[in-house]
Amino acid sequence: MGEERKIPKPTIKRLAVYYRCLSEMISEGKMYVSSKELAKKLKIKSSQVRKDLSYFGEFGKRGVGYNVRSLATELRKILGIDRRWRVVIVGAGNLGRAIANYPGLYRNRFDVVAIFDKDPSKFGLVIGAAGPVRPMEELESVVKSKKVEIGVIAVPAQAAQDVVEQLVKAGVKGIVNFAPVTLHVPGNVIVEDVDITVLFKAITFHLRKRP
Amino acid sequence: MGEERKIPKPTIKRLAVYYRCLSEMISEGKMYVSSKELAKKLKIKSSQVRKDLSYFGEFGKRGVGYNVRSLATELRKILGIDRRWRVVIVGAGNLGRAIANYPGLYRNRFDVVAIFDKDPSKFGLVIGAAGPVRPMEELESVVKSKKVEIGVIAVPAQAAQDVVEQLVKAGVKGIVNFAPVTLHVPGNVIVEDVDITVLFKAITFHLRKRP
DNA sequence: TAGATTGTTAATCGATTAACAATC
DNA sequence: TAGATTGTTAATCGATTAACAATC
Repeated sequence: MGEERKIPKPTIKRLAVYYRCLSEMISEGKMYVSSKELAKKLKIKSSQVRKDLSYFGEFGKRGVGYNVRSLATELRKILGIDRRWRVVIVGAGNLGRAIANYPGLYRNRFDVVAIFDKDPSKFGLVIGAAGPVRPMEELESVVKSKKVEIGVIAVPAQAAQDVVEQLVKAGVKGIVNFAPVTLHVPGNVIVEDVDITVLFKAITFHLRKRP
Repeated sequence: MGEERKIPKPTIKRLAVYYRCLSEMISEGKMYVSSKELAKKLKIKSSQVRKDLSYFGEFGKRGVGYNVRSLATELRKILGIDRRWRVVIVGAGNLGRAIANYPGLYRNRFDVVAIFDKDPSKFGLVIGAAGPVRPMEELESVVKSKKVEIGVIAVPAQAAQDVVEQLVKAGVKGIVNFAPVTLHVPGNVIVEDVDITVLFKAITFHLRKRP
């Protein structure tokens, strides 16, 4: 058995945030950055930055900091975005179309290669690079032929579990779920949930009962 | 000083998820639910459910479970959604418009009362109940006159900090941030961040280097 | 060299879970 | 009553932070 140090889950998302920050710095022409600087920008502790990176190797120079470009390159490898990934979106409502058109995805190496809906009145409508809205019947064949790895759920809650099963059957291994339900998937499939209304409630929890 | 038990941050989001689950059960006509049932549905431990609720009171009946409707009522109070909240959206691109039209917000007691953009070609375009896209110049007066408590940032990263400052100046106390930047706000303002590309990278982190 | 900053250890802090007496 | 399930305590587990020797 390979001894594998366990990575805290929050670390993974912070690595993605470090990467975002480094990308900015690259475009500003910055050459080196210290854990202290990075931490300040992200409102965390510098020891947190160093610890997060230490799970994966030694990337800095003592007394100097981190080379911005080479740390960005390392983070791309760690996060798996040293190559492009193919994505399909299920649900061509407002949210599905917004995600299909979100420029941040392409820039961060995610290619939305198709979008699906069950509503025939939407079929054929072209959604940016994702192409025409396709019927659900084509999901499996498109996922397989285009070697799609990631699916996005942008359908109403009651349709979500059914869609997930179709995605999993077609061979998708990662799912970004915008539907307000807890999905059931096989153990080898990774799910990230975003429930927009939950975010709002986390805010009102703190704002409630103020003057 | 009032002795106040500290609430774990993850607890707050789980409460919102319990509420979501209970809402479903209400519409299914279910009268009682146990922590075990709720836990199973959400893929967590039943002791987690009970502990989360215990921070706020005793809501169950031993041997029986929780009354679905009354627990939902309690959670509404805890989460602050025993009344409606007013929201403005800044940025009338694909994402801003999708959020303005998201039916889950209205259903969960959030009213999107206005939407803003800096692009004059969008002014006047009507976005559902949010009404016409308005110029940024109107932000402060609308927030004040409509007593808006929550702002949504749906603008590009480089514009986000500036927008935040306008929202805070106008009196907004909670912000849902979709822009890929870390915002700087006064201590009394609550921010919830969602970076969509970070979610995708959390997935590729796990999928990287598989066959 | 002197100053700065890393990588890592150990301590602390925070969150989850098991276990069980209380009680419906 | 017997069976079920709560509310809570204490133990465990996981994540963050301070501190500092190593070293650029």
